[in-house]
Amino acid sequence: MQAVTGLRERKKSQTRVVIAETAAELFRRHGFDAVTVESVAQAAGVSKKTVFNYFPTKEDLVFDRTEDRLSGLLAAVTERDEQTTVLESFRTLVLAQSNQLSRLRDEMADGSDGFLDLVRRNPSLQRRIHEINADLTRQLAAALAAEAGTPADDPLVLVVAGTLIGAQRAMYLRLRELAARPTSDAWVVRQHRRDTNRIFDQLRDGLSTFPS
Amino acid sequence: MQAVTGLRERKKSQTRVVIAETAAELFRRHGFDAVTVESVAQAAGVSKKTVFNYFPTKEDLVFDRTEDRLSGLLAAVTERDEQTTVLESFRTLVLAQSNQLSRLRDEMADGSDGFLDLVRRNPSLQRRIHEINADLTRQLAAALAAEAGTPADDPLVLVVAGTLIGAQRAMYLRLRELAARPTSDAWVVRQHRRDTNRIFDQLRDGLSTFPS
DNA sequence: GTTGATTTTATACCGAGTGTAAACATACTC
DNA sequence: GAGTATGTTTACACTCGGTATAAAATCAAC
Repeated sequence: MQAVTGLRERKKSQTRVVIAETAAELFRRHGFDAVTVESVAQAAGVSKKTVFNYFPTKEDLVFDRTEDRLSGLLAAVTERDEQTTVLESFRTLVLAQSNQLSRLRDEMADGSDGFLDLVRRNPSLQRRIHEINADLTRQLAAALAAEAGTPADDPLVLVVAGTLIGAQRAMYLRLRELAARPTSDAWVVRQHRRDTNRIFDQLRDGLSTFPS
Repeated sequence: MQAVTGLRERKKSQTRVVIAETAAELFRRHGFDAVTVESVAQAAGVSKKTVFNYFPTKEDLVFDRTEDRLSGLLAAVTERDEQTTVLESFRTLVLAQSNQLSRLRDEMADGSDGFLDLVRRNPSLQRRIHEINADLTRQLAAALAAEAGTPADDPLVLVVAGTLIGAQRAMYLRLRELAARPTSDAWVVRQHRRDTNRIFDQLRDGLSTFPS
């Protein structure tokens, strides 16, 4: 993502947006499987090949805006202050998920269940999610390894990275589930905080007390 | 998997084996992508439809004998004795991976790198691996939840299950990597044990000392 | 053997994704 | 501003994974 200068660049990013939004709309209305790439192309006024030019697979049409997670993740490792451990930095990051609650509830308001419930029903999208998580894990592991001064393929670092990503993902899904319940925002936030702290306390104190 | 009684059943399991072995041989010789399902069918003397009858996807042709992992996994939770924690039970399980060393080195002896290096190069097989791991995680989480007396979707249990599976996988890949080095078996086993214990000690003592 | 249930096959089909070469649009040069 | 180089889109044909369907082959049972 660099500065969009010339006309050519402008048109390109514009085309990309048009395709992504057209696809999102069609998926939302008819479901992922019922929409062919060909139909997305037609609706976007573009050829099928062009769609695949911008999005290497059909699944990538869905996960267009997902890179944001990475920056926050890496920041939690690199931009924390001296006496904060990586674990506690992640606790803070995960706790902050509840800021998204109102957005989540808005998305779910129109019955379309917004996003993930469409994903959850689809095997290939599920696979893509796992792939993305694996990617994030690798990148986090690289950052952790740099931090710890260990080689990038140190198994310990990989496990820790996987655990942190896993915690983040688990609590995000949890938040979505809580958000779907007919309860007050305050209750959801409280419950989310409680679960998050349970997890991070357990990880802090070690797994020899599991199950407690 | 039930008792093979009549002629019909016998032929069925026989056909399945023929297909799986034919596919394995072709994949080993030409790579996963270069072999079409059609060609597997022809080489096995069967129609394409029949292949898909036994194996729902092409990837499943590769991961035919992978269910064994689950039983060991669940046994580590349910069949441990009183004073052994789940964590230590898993440590034992992972340490036992090194028993497979000679088999791994045999597989790698003929330059074909046996199995996983074929998998590692292929995105769709990678995805399938992640899917299988996610499945195992879910099932382990269910067992852990029963153990801990918590609901099956307890985020803490999910995170712990993910961590344990992650540790197992990381150390398995590590063992494969170590096995590929031109060093003595004893050294590989020692290194594998060292890394395993580093991970499980860290998980036992908690992540607040990470990076140490 | 005849009947009935399974399994396999041939065949036709759909949709994702790729290769290629031509048409088109933008950028650059004089 | 015409002409050329460069990048992008398009049409088209193709491969391959996977499904649907109905007929043919195989096995079980009487």
